[in-house]
Amino acid sequence: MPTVKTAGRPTRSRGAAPPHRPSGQERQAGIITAAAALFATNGFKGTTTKEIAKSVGISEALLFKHFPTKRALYAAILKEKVSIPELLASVEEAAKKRDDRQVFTLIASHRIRRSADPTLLRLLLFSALEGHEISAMFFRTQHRIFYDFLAGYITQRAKEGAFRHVDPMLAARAFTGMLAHHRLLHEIFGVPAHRSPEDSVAAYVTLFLDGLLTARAEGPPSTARRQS
Amino acid sequence: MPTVKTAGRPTRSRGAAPPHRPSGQERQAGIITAAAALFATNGFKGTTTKEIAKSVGISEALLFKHFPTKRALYAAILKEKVSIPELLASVEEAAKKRDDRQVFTLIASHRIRRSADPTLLRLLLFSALEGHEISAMFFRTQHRIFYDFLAGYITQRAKEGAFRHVDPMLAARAFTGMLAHHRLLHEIFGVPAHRSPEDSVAAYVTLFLDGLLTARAEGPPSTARRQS
DNA sequence: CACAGGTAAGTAACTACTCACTCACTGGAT
DNA sequence: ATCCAGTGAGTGAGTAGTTACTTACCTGTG
Repeated sequence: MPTVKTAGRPTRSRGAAPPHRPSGQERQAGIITAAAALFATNGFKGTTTKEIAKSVGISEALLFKHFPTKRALYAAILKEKVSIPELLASVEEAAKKRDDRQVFTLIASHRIRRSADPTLLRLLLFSALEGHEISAMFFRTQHRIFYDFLAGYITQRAKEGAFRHVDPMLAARAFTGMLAHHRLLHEIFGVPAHRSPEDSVAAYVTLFLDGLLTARAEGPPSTARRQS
Repeated sequence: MPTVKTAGRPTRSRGAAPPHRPSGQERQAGIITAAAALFATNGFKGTTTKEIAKSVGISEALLFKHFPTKRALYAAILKEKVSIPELLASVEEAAKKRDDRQVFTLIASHRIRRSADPTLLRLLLFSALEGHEISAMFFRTQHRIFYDFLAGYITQRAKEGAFRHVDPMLAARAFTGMLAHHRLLHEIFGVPAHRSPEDSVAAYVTLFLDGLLTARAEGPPSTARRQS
């Protein structure tokens, strides 16, 4: 019953530049990039495969040649995005030197500024809210390392008498909580920043660290920026 | 062309208890309650009007008699849920007495324990992520009052010499940030709590307040619980 | 020619929302 | 007491559009 179909790409008009047909891997990377942006702004259910295909500049059919389902694509994105970065190495170095300010500054700086990819937070929140298993796993494994390290450091420094005694895990979460809330306010709720990221980092570190130190340096009183 | 339709409620069999047909207002309240729970767990796009109707126990048609669109229902929910409670009054009383610990404890307690409705956080996050105007407005108006009050108090106490000098707005956000993060971890990411809510409140208050006080009470060193 | 890369045109299921209709109950006029 | 128009609460059966995913096909290049 169906009449003759004329599908496939249209015959390219002569003289046009060769369009560099990308390899499968390049395509996949392109799809992931484009899809991540869409998922981050609209969520999983709020993003259609049609939109993704259009945003990449391909047909939906090709999309499904690369990823068997929409969910598989989503999982691939989360897997790629989620990685505890080179942060821990440099922090551990500062920790060995007992450079408290540096330890906290590195962490704060990483959380506030370097979180390079602004879509990650949204992506993560969406996936957590929408109940994808991956995000829970992410928080339990990847993030736990982070908290545990900080909690361990605080415990150690308290033993050494440099920090006063507090619940270390709670303090670790409190510190990262401050920073997470900072990003949440700005990136999700659109509250305007009233100071530069560097200033914010320094202020958070001073606020928290000076509250923790037993011997408190009564330096310049107001808004803090000891050294860069 | 359509044949005879037999619609309407089925004739009740004799002897059954009178089913108390609710008034319009009661119905609306029922719809809002049921829909709020669904929106909170699945998000706006993840919730269908069919589900809502089924959950209330009515037909979709009746749903649309009460709320012209799905979005209107959602807006009604947010409008109803969002209200800055009696918190500020009691906090202001404590503030007048300069009872620092009480001020921070009231706030922390409200944020961690009393946030009565566990769906509100999810609802709010969803609406923020999905970009509904209401949530941005909520944070800019309702929450601003909150931050401003706390920032004002910190400023005042710093002037009086009781608190050390910090950026007050940043400190206010840092404190609420710790608490927000706490709820986020438990309610959204499912991280298990390692102490009771009361203990958490006391610990957060001690952690933060003792970091802020100029004259620091070197009381019992470890996990804090000064008084109930 | 083989084949990876690509597509137009489906399809079945679902979505928000509508339509045309039926009840059960009210408060007079008879 | 009984009729009866009016009304608010309620519904089954749509509809037009969208969604994730499939099928059957095409084509330039090593």
